[in-house]
Amino acid sequence: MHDVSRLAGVSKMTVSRVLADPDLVSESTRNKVMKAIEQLSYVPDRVAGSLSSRRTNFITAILPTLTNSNFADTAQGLAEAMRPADYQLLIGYTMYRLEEEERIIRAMLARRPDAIVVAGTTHTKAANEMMLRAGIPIVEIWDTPEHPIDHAVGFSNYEVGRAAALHLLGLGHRRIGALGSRMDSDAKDLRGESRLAGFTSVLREAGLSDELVIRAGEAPVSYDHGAVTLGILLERAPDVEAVFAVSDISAVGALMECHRRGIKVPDDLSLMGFGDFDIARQCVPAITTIRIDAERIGRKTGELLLQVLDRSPDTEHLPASAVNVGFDLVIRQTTATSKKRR
Amino acid sequence: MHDVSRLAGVSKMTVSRVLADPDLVSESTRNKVMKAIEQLSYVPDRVAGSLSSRRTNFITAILPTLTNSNFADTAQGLAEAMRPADYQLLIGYTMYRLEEEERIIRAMLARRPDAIVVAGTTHTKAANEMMLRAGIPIVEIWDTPEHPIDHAVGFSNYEVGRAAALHLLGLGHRRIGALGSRMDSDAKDLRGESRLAGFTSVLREAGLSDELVIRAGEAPVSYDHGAVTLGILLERAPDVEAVFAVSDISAVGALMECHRRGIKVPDDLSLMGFGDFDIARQCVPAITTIRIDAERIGRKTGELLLQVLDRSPDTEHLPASAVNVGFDLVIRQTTATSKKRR
DNA sequence: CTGAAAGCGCTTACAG
DNA sequence: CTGAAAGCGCTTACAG
Repeated sequence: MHDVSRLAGVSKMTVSRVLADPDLVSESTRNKVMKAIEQLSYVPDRVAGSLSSRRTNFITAILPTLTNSNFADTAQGLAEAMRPADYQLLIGYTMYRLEEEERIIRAMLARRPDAIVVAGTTHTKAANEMMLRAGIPIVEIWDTPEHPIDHAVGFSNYEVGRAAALHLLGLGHRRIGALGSRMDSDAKDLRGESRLAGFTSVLREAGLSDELVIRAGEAPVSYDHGAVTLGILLERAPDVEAVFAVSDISAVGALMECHRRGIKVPDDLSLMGFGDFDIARQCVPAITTIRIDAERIGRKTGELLLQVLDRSPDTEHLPASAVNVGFDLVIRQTTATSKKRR
Repeated sequence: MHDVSRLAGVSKMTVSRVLADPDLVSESTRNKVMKAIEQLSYVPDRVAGSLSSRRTNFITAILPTLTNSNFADTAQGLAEAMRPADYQLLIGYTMYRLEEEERIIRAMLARRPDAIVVAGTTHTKAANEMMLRAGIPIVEIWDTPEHPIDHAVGFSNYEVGRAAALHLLGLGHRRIGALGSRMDSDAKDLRGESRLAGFTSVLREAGLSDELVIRAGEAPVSYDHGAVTLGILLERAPDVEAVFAVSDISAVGALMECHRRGIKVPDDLSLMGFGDFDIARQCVPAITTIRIDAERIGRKTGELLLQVLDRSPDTEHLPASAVNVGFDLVIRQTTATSKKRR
């Protein structure tokens, strides 16, 4: 910048202004400065800029994993929404571990992000305190927190589980199971567990047992998880009529296992998932699922942050908001009234 | 930090040392400082640290999209490898557009990353120059560059295409097609195109025409892309015997389309993909593919950078290196000698 | 419309 | 083992 100002014959302040707010500078000086910038192929140092302006234009996004297209969609939506305002995402992966989330939050705070976006509503005590004290906007996404730290953008995983159970119940099924992951491991899919909890609550209300709700395998779930847990379920209850998998990924794995075992879906077994992944729609038969718009969660979060972080003079401080983006039941070809009861 | 040093009764320099290199400080002062840090829940400001040390510990990773589990795996592998050394990834998505790549590089350079990792070996002229001049290690990944900017970690997409064609040819097929994406759009899958080029070269060498090599639909490919392009291919050549899709995602989509049309795979049609995505293995029938270890590309890149960026005194400057991680043909259930020639 | 001064919170490079 | 000084490259807040 020093070189640029010398070459253009102006002060460093003027160079800074040309970069930050060109209209404040007269056209002739602006041109001189721009030419010098071009000539030296000068790239301003935002590390220095961040330090002196106390604004990094970094947004920390903490997600369980990026190897899940739903979370990748959310990240992409968030990045897309924030890009026009020149924000850069700082992405961290927790691998579904709360201690890892805490570690990431601590490390990220040292980078002085302007806001933190975190998937989930359950955090360690220390993580909660750090976020509370950080003095920056916090957005919890992908669920509806009972006690939000600050803002929230998501949907109720519990209600998703209830909707799934009500759908299967409405088809007349009584022997109903579910496929989720272990909760006695360090890696926990807490939102998947909420869906199972909602699912189970409906079973109980209908006077059914929850003994066919399987929790096995470590988070994150996989195609293989669906295949294996379906096997466990079938061993426990060969007469099972309908199954809800906490993720479409598991549902697809379970469907492929049905193909391999010669189980006809939906004639012998109704099967549904969650997430509306591309593969669920393309599968043969296409999988009944609960759609959530993961990319929209990211975009909504971005739009919210753009408002909250706007520091134009006429903006008043915005109160913490909670956005519920909802979900939809998408009935396709893998759920039907069971043969047995037709 | 000022507060910490006052509370501990030492200079700021000592606080800095406790954080950076605790062994340089006597145990008693170290304890005093640590207690003060704890008490004030002080989090060091790495923005300031980066400015004064001229090292950000940021690594820029530029990928086509994260909504592709292969690239997500690479990102995760890279993040994993760099984490122990406390590096943070700055991820950018090009959406398969070179102009967007250029824009991202320019924006990222202002963040003063310690290195740049970029998928692909083709860049705009300006992007090339910026990377050349940046004065930091550059790693081009996911292909084998003819004229590398600096380091490279990848495999030959051209050879992948050749291996695919040789496999199908070896099964006795003569009417052979391929499914790729358009090259007349802003979004181009250049590595997919290299695979098609290698594939085509083998067809020509075998005296076969390349008229069944379909390029349709915008990058990135999708399940739907596979279904649609297979439809185009079948219209053009109902007697096609074998098909290579540039991605398993397309291959799965094509397989599902075969299911819908009652085309038996591999009896009526041999089908293979690329990438060894989970879904290719879990599909029924399981899809023949070419495996690349995407996560390993990330990890190898991380390990390379750790060496290159090591600034311990006894380390000499490392020359630019090119790592070829190779690939494997994985023969599963979707390729066989065609019925017609049995 | 332009500029001189101070300072953001650290680390580097020295000195003792 | 510890500290005082200078400086990293910008922006803020002022003055003219």
